[in-house]
Amino acid sequence: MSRAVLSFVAAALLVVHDGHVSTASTARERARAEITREIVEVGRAHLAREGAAALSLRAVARDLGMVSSAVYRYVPNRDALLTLLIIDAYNSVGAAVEGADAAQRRSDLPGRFLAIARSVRGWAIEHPHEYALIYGSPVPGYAAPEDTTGPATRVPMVLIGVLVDMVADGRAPQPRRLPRKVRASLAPMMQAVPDTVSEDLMLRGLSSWGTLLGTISLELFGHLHNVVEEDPALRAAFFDHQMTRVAVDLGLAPED
Amino acid sequence: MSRAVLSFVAAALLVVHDGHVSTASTARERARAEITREIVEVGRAHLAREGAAALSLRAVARDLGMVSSAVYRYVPNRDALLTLLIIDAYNSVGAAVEGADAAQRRSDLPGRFLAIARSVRGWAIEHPHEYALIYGSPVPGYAAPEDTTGPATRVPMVLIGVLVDMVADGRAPQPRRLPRKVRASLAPMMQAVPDTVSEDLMLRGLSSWGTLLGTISLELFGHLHNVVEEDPALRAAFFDHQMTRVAVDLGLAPED
DNA sequence: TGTACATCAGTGAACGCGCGTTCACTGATGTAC
DNA sequence: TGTACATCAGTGAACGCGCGTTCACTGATGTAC
Repeated sequence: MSRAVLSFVAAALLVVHDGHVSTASTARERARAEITREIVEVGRAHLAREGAAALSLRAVARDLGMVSSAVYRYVPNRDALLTLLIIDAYNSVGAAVEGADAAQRRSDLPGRFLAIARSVRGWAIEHPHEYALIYGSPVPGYAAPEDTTGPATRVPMVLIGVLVDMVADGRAPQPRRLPRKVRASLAPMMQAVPDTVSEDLMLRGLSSWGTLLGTISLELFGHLHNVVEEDPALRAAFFDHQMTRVAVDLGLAPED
Repeated sequence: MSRAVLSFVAAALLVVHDGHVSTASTARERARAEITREIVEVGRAHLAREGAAALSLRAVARDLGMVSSAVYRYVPNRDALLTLLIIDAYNSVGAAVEGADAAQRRSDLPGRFLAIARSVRGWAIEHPHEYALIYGSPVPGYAAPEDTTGPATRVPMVLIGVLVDMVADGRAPQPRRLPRKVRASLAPMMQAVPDTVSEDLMLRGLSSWGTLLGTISLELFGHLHNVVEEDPALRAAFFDHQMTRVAVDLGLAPED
């Protein structure tokens, strides 16, 4: 992706997130911000209805009553819009998860983990195409720019917060000895994490993250068909049970 | 999908799997079978190179030196070709996993689990688009017909085989008591499984299946970027370690 | 406050692309007698 | 073994579609003096 496009994304983010630009703005600038926001919103609706593959600038323009070339005043090309929507999706699930975690008592570690897991699943069920966009197959021919990495880490950061608090409370399990290569493999992650968190605990955390996404993906992508009853209440019971087990395996809750 | 298309799929499967039709065949029938197989092969190559979204009957026809309308003599439409390729992918990973499992000593349960896990991951890395096709986001506007369910169960069946042998060897963990709703949710699965396997063990198995696919998806879909070192040997060490832990949690191997 | 110029949003036409699918056809292969 | 007819594979043209992107343009909004 070109530098021009990247700097567009950076600028557009201000608009999309804050809903307004901070500097005193002329009528023209306010109109521009407003329409940029409308484009992202219509794009999100299309994404939600038909998935990323069907997203087209022409269709977005039609919905806004503009001629197709007019959107190019706001968005340099299709990929840039996709980038905005990816960031938007990460922020959407990130905000949901942060909220769910914050609503729990800080010391209730298994409760926090379960709330986080449920909130990822709930968001995924409500926004299946957005879930697929960020946690499913990559869109072919599209390479996510670095702008997406910040928002992408919001959910994992909440999970790491639980691990950090577990250590702080002295409730972390005794770290296991690890093979040299395994330790080496974690180098990038360990840089981004408080060093109270051990490599072993990080591995456990990554495993639970994988189980969380794997279980949701199995459900959303149809692999629980003929496996787990379709009834929503039973699906929820199944998921809760699995995640409760994960919390136990993580050491957040005692074996019952 | 119409009945005509479904019966086509059933017929084509004979051709694709066996490489020949069993009944004595005329030259014309042999030519037909041969070209059908070529179409699937070219389709697979396109899928491997550019993913499902880019798969087009016209491009396949071009590669075979045919005019685009000619492929309609062999394949009723694009979705039918996609169905064949999905079945093909399930059979490909299924065969790989069955082979990996069969190469282990029957009684080495953790060794078998690790071999299975590695073989899914190895296949996924070799065939990323095919992995995405079957375990990633569903193709929008495409509904998998029932023909795919048989091949889709090959890998899970191998995993279940390990659980069955664990029970037969008397090495299964004491089943936990489960909430009524959780037990009810498993009804479809329990019908398809020998009743020596308890519901609790089934839940553990599903969890490890989720962790396996989740961990592979995290890696393949780019979510280990800046988390786990990119070096293939380190990635492999990371994966092996995580799967070894899963085997322990499953009760296949003693806590070390 | 008024004028002259610069900036920008939005228009409409166009380019070039590739797709799925249909259809009337030609010519080769297979079958029945 | 030979002929008459039926079946089928493959052709080539066409329909209708939607897409991303560019470009010269008009007219409205903003700015400098």
